[in-house]
Amino acid sequence: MNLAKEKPFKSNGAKNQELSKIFYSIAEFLEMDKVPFKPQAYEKAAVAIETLEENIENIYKKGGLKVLEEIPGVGKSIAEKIAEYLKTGKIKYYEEFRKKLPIDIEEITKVEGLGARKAKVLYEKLRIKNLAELERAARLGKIRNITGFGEKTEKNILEGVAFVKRSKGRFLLGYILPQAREVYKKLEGLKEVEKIDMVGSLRRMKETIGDVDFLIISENPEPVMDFFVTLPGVIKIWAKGKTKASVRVGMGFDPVKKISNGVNMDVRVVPRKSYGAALQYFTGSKEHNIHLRKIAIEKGLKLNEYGLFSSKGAAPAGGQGPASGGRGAKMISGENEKDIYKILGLAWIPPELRENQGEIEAALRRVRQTHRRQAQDKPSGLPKIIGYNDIKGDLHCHSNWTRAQNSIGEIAEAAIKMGYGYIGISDHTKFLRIEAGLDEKQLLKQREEIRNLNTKYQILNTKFRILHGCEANILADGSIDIKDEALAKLDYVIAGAHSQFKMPRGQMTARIIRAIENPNVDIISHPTGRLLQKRNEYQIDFDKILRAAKLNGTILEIDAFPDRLDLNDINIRKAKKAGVKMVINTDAHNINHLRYMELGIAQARRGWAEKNDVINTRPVEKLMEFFK
DNA sequence: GCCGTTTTCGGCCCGACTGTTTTCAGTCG
Repeated sequence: MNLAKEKPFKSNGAKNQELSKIFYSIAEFLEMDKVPFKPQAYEKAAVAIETLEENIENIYKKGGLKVLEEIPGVGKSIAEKIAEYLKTGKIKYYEEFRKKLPIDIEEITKVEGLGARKAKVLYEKLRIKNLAELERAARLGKIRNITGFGEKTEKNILEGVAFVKRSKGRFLLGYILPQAREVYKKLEGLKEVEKIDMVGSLRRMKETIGDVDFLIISENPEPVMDFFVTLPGVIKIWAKGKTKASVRVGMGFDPVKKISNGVNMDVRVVPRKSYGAALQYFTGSKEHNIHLRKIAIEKGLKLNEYGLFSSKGAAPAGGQGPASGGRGAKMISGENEKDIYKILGLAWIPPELRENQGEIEAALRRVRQTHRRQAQDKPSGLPKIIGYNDIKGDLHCHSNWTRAQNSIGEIAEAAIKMGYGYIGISDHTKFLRIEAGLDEKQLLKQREEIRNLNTKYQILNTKFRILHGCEANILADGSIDIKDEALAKLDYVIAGAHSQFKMPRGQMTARIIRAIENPNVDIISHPTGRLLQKRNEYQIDFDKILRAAKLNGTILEIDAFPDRLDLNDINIRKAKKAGVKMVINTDAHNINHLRYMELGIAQARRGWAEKNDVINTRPVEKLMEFFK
C-alpha cells in the first residue's frame, strides 16, 4: 500500500456527523420562525444521516442525488443540500439562517428549559449567542425582565448552564446504572409502589444516559412523590405533580471528569391498566415510538402512554382527561407491553433494539414466519440476541503481575463466584512501560503460576480453568512487541493499539490489519480505540478491518469497560453481518471491574449480536477451537 | 420538507408540567 497517498481523514463518517448537526440546527432555526412541519422533516433527516452505516460521501459518489433520496427522510430538497455541502463545504440555506441569527443553537438548547423559541427571544432582546453570554446575562439579572421569562426561569437557566458546563449533559451508563439501581430499590420498598421499572435510555442500555426515568404503578401516588423528592442526595426539585416528579440527584465524585456531579431523575406514576403502554412509551426511543404509532394508525388504532385505543370517534388531542383515548374510543390494550406489540402485529422487541433501525420491520415478519415450521424457535425476523447470562468467561483481565490490583488467584476466585467456567489473564506487555508490561521471560514465569493454579483446581475437582494470554501491543508498523516464539506458547493472544492514535487513516488501517494477519494474534482489543466523552476513535477503514478479520479468523473484542464500549453498536452489527466473530471482555484492572460484563453484553445486544456471534458464550473446549 | 397498497395533495405523535400568563406558549420526552 502506498501510504504517502493516504491523507488523514477527520473521521470515517465525519461528513455524516457534520451534516446531521447542520440539519438539526436548521430544524431549530425553522422552529424559531414557527414554521410548521419543516423542523420535523429536517430533524428526521438529521437522525437518518447520523445513524447511517455508510459514509455519505461514498453514497453520493456512487449514486448521486438519486441514491441520496433513498435515505428515509431525505427528499429532493435535502438531497440537494447534502450534495451542496459535499461539493462546497457549505449550505447556503443554513448560512443565511446563521447570518440572520448568529446563535450557537446546539449549545444553548442543551440548557434545560431552553428551546429554539426562547433562544431566539434571548438573542433579539439581549444579543445572547452562546453559553457564556447566556450565563453572564443570567448572572447580571437581565433575563428576568424579558416578557415571557421571570426570576425562576433565570435561576433555572443559571443552574442549567452550570450543568451543561460540568457534564455536557450525559453520563456513562456504567456509572449511572449503580446509582439508578439504588434509587430503584428504595422506591421499590415503598408500600405504595405496586410495580416499578427503569425506563428511557437506561432500559435501552444506551452507552451514555441523559437522565434516569422510573415508571411506577401506585393507587396512592402522592406519598411516592413526597418520598422521591426528599430522597437523600436530591439537590434540586425541578417539578412535582400528582403523577410526575423530576429531581436532580447529586452523585458525589465523578472519577472520570474529576468533578462532583448530578443527574436528573424522573418518576412517573400510571394506573395499572396503562402500565404496559406507559412502559412502551417511556422506554422509547422516540423514533421507535413514532414508527409504532404510525403502525397503530394504519390499523385504525391510536397508541399513547395510556393504552392502545380504537380510534373510532376519537376526540382531538387534549380534549379528554388522562387515561383516555378520546371521546368514544375504546381501550383495547394497555396493561401489558407484550400485548401492545402483539396487537400491532409485531413480535415483542427487546428494549436494546428499539432505535427504529429496522427492528420494527424485522418484528413485523412474524406473521409470515409463523406459517413455517421454524416459527417456534425464531418467531420473527428479529435476531435472538445474546442473553445476559450467556457468557461463560472473561478473556481480558489484568493482574498484579503488571499494574493492576489483584493476583491471578484472586481474579480466578472472583470469576468462579460469578459462575464462569474460565478466566483469561491477559496482562500488558513490555512496550507499555507505564503499566509495567511483561517481557517474554516474565510471560514464561507467569505461565508457571497459572499452571500451578490450574493443577489445584483439578485436584479440588473444580470445573474451572485459567487461560493464559496477554494483551500485546500493536506497534506503529503493525508488528507485535513480543516475539512469536513466546506468543505461540500462550493459550491465546490479544493485541491492541495503545499508542500513536493520530495516524492517518490508511496507515492506521494497515497497522491493524497487519496485526490481524499475525498467525499468533487471536483477538484485537478495543478495535477502534475510542474513549467515550474523551477521545474519538482512531481513523480506520472498518470495512477493510472486517474483511481481514474474516479472512484470518481473528476475533474482534467488545470491550465492556464503561468508557470504551468498543466496538460500538453499529460496528457490532457490521461485524455480525460480515461473519466476524466477537468476544465480550471487561478489560478488568481489578476484580470489581468484572461486573462490567453486563455493559458489554448490552452493547452486543444493541448491535443485534446473537449468542453464536460471541465466542465466550461457549464452554472452554469449544472456545479453544477459535484460537489459532 | 417528506411521503404515498386508501392520497402527487394534504396530512405530519402527543400529553404533562412550568412559568408565565389570565388562557397559554414553550419545552420535554
